Parts: sequence; structure tokens; C-alpha cells
Amino acid sequence: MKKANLKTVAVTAGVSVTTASQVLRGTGRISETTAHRVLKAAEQLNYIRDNRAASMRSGKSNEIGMVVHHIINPFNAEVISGVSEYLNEQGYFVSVLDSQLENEKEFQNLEAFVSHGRSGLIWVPTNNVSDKSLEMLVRSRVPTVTFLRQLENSPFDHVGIQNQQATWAATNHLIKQGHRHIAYFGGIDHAQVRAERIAGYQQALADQNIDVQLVWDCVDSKLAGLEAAELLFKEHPQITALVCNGDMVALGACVAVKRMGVLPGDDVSIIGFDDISDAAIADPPLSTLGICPRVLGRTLAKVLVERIRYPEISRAITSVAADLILRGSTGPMKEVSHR
Amino acid sequence: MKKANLKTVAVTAGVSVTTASQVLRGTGRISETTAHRVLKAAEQLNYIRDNRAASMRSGKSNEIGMVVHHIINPFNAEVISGVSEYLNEQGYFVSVLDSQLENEKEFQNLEAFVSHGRSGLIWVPTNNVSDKSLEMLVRSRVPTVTFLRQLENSPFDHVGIQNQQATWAATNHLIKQGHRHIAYFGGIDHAQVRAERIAGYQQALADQNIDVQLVWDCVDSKLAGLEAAELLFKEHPQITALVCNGDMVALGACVAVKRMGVLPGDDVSIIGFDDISDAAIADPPLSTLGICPRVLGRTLAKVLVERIRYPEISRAITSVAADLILRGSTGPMKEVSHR
DNA sequence: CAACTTTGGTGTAACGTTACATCAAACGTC
DNA sequence: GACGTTTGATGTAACGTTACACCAAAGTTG
Repeated sequence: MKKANLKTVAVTAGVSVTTASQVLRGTGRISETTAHRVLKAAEQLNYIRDNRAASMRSGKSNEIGMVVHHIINPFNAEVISGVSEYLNEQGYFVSVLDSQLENEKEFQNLEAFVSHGRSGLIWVPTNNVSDKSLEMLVRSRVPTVTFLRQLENSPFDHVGIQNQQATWAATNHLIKQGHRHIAYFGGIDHAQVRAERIAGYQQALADQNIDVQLVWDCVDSKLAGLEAAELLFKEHPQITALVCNGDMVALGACVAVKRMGVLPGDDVSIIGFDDISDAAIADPPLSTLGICPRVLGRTLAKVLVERIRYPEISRAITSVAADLILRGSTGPMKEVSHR
Repeated sequence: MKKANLKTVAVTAGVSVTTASQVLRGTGRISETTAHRVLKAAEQLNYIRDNRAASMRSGKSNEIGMVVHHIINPFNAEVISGVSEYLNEQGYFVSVLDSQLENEKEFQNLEAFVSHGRSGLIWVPTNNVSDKSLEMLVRSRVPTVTFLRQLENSPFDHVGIQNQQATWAATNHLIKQGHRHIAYFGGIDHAQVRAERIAGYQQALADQNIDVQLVWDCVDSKLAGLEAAELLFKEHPQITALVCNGDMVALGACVAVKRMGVLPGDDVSIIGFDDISDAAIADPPLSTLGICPRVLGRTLAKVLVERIRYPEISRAITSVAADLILRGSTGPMKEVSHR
């Protein structure tokens, strides 16, 4: 028993292929009775539309592609979740490919999506996107939205975070709490996102005429944060507060601090970024710059759908604010340190 | 400037479409010189193969689909990572859909993959898979591997975990450490996976003639684990050890215990399941039943590829062992409890 | 040199769908 | 009742690729 196609359905229902197609798509002018006949035939034959053919012919597809790095990172995972939630509501399916920060893989992933006929792409670019990726994408004419990192000379819609404002607010808060030796902790590259955040941190210090500053590199994981923070405090014991590049490293730093017998929020203040779900239930709960990743994902998806529907509207740049969420990991500067 | 297709390339290179196709796929008998001409033309025109057409015609595709629940769960995320790592090496691309434990969505996701012509599927079934999902999949003839939960009367390959052996070992270890009031903590449903684990827990108790047992439900998240554990210890203060359904709830339980002023590993012993990356760096580090999810993912992918390559070989059931990893969250039973 | 084989290549027909143009019959309208 | 419009349906071509059968020319064999 072979798989049923439109022709089989049409023959079974005693109508033309075109009619069958129209019934199943709900287009065209069809009488109740024939519609019913076709639907019955389709069900009876367990007909499943071949979307490859449909998409090829119509030039439309209900598949969206998303290219990210480190799908494992909970922040990304939650964004993806928000994206697919919204897109499902709109009748799309999302597939995600992970480029692991590898440039060549990023290109391959994007090309694979184009090649497979995705009708739209969401792209979190690496820090040093190769020109061929961008060119290929532009030529392909696939509606694309970039996320987080905005590309130079990009014709694409973009959704980002108000990084600089956020870290400015965080740093400023720490200063108001009496801290004077504040480090920027985490991240490792010259990524635009990180640069913006560091700029906010520096601006806040400058605004209060504080000239002590320290930027400490560290890969974006809890374990790396733990190790890097241990080193930082060993080399710079005078540091009393950290503005972090992400919650993962912030939580790692908290572990490091606790292992030193020092209390986060009491002796050392730590502010994360992202508000991943672990942040609220960490011990102590992590102060952070929160952007609900699920909502962010929905926003992202919304921008893409808009672009797909109206290809001609002018380019949209969306910038989402991050809120300073104060929890247990931050507190006023102590006059006498325990350390 | 329209997008180039095979015909454009062929004309530009001055050869037939068939020849161009053969060159780009590396099949057939082609002279060096023509091959070179075609490749040059393709590059010059920025040709990208339309995989929809290719896949439709050839009946083959390099896309694999994966249907899971809770993509956000780090264990799943790491499995996915392993799967896509291996499949990429083999020239496949993987897309993942999240069914959120909703039965109808699961069906839709599976059908979407079939409809879009995926050449293989990896499926983590829900607890109460609807018959139509299974039937549809069987009829579609798409090579499929189920993961974790094995379906009754399933014709599909399966990769699972030795659940019962694992929780038996964990429970037995706790007993050897002197614990006599041990609860099974976490999970909420009658899932096969959980049933197997509970069976192992019960068997270990029975083997040592311990008749105290308690199974405590709880959704699979850190926060839920925290709340449920607080309730558990309030209602059953005599419990001194937990065998948990997953690391997430175990970590939640650790937080609960600490909030009560009790030390995990000292006054209460807690063993998780999964060995997610957070487990090792938690405070205290979490004892757990470890199956490296990345490796598990690779195994899973390997089984699928094997099935795609050799559709006729007999059904494979793979069962991966989980190792008892002892860290700080477990310890010998204290004679006098602090509580 | 006749009879094969190999080399390098071509043309045509599918795969399963949708776009589009077209049509007969029924229905309104004045 | 002549004319225009709506209804319900159809046939054909196209989307871009690959499978397959076929072919001319060159090379090989005895």
C-alpha cells in the first residue's frame, strides 16, 4: 500500500486534482457536498500533504529556521521556546541549528536553511560573521531577523537588548550602595553585545568620577565563572562588587565567593544579566538585569512574521529594556571587610 | 537578478542539466574539464541547490526531525546537542520540535516532520501517546527511533536507560550508609521511565527488608522541587534520604533543605538522576546517577543513522547504564538528627 | 576489421503540489 | 428572452531536481 497523494485522493473522491487541492486548503469555490467527499477520501486514505512539493510550487513555506550558538544555554533555550510558541500560534514550525560559535558552521547552517526552503530566518550572528554569510543571505531574499548582535550595513530587521542602559543602571546601583571597587565580569570576546554592556559599566563609573575599573574575561558557563572568579578575587582582593555579563557566570562567581567563605550580598555584591529561571532560586537569590527570555522570543518571532507578511515595510530595529531586579546577591558596601 | 537554478548553471557552463547535476553531486562519469566548468559556473552564479526538489525527486533527504518535551530542560538540551553533533558529522541536519507534553501537539509535530519529508525521526514519546500518532508514523514508513519511553507493540528501534538498575544501586547505597527512611522524590505521572525507577527503589528496600517507603510527586523543575520538598519534610520529618527522579528536582530539594537550616549530605542525603552540568558545581555538589547526555545523544543518533542506511536489519533495543556518582549531597546516616 | 566495452554525455519523464486560465451551467436582471 | 454574472469545477503548466534509458565516439580485443 503506497502513500496517498493528491491524485489518489482526487480519484477516490471522484473529482479533479485541483478541486481536491482547493478543498484541502480551503481556497476556491467549492460546494459543500464535494468538499465533504474530498475530506472523507483524504481521511480514509490517511493522506498527508507533501509540503516539499507544496512549498516548491507556491514559493511559500511554513518552516522557519533559527541559527544560534549554545542551544544549551538556558537563556537561549527559553528564547527559542518563546519563539516557537508564537510561531506555532501563527502556523509555523521552527527548526534550530547550533553553530557552536564556529564561523564555517554558521555559514553552513544558514545555507542549509536557505537550501531547504525556509520561509524566514532568525539569526544570532557570531562576533565575526564572514561576509559570505551575509551576502548569501541577502541574495537568497529569505526574510531574516538578526538577534542580539546587530550587523553593520545589515538590511535585516533586528531585535536587541538595551545593554548599555542596563549595565549603567546596575553599576550605578552598586555605587549608590557604597561600592567603589567594581569589576565587569564575564564574556570573552569583542562581541558588540558585551562592548555595549561594558560601555554602560564604564559610563556609570565615569559619571561618579570613579576611576577604578577592571574587566575580567571568562567563558559563558557556570563552571568557567567559578574558576575565573576565584582567580579574580585572588589577584584583586579589593574588589567588592561584580557586574556580570550573564547569569551563568554570575552564579559561578557566587559559588566561588561562597567557597572562599564570603557571603554574596553581604561581603560581595554580584549582579547577573538575563534572569534565567535559576537566578531566583539560587542561594542567595541572584540580583540581575532581567529580560524575560520567553517574551523576548515572542517579540523576535513577531518581528519576523511581520516581515514575512509585509516584505516592503521599512526596516525595524527593536530594542528591549532590561529591568534591574534586586535580590539577595547585592547589598550595601560594608565598612570593614571580612576578608 | 533571479536565483540561479540547475538550468542556469548548465546553460552557463554549456552542458546539459543532467551533467550539471551529476557534477555537483559527484556522481556519474564526468571529465575533469567539464566538471571544472560546471563548478565555476555554479560558484559564479552563487548557485544553491533547492533541497526540496532534490529530496522530492530522489526520495532522500538530509533532514532529521526530533520531537521532545521541554527543550528547556538541560538534560534534553544536552542530548539534543549530542544528537546534532553526530548527525552533522554524518551530513544530516536536525530540527527539534517541542510538544510540551501535549498530546495533540505531539501528533502535529510528528505529522509536520513527515509532511516536510524528514528522512528520519527521533521521538521521545509522551506518557499517553495517542494511537493515531503511532499509526501515522508506521504508515509513513519514516525510519524512527524512540527514546527513553518504549512504546508497546512498537516496531521502532529504541534507546533507553537502565532505570531500575540505577535507582536500585542508589537506594542500596543509601541503605548501606545507614539510612532507613528513604523517599522517592519527583516526577508526577505514570510514565514508564518513572515506574521503572520507582521499581528499582522499591526492590532495593525490599531486598533489605525495609518496609518504609514513600513516593512524593513533583513536577520536573528546580522551583517545583523546592516547594515540594518543603512540604515533604514538613509532613514526614523522619525522612533522611531522597532518591530523586531527576537532578532538577534534586537541586530544588537541596535548596529546600538548606533553607530549613539542614545540610544536604550531612543531615539529609539526596541523590539525583541525569548528572546535568549544574550537578557537579552545586553547593554541595550533587550525588547523582549519571549518564552523559551528550554521549547518550550520540548513541541515539547512531542508531537512527544505522536504521536509515539499513532499513532491513532487525529492530535494535539499546539500554544505557547509569553510573552512581557520589558527591557531597550524600553521606552516612547520623545517629542523632539535628532536626 | 568486426564486435564488444568504456567514456562522457544527453533527453525525457517523473516527484506532488499549486497558479492560472478557462469553461459549462445555473442564476439574475431589465 | 437576451445578456451579464456568479457558481463550481477542470486541465495544463510549472516549481527544480534526479532517475533512467539511451547514445555517439573512442578505445579494446581477438
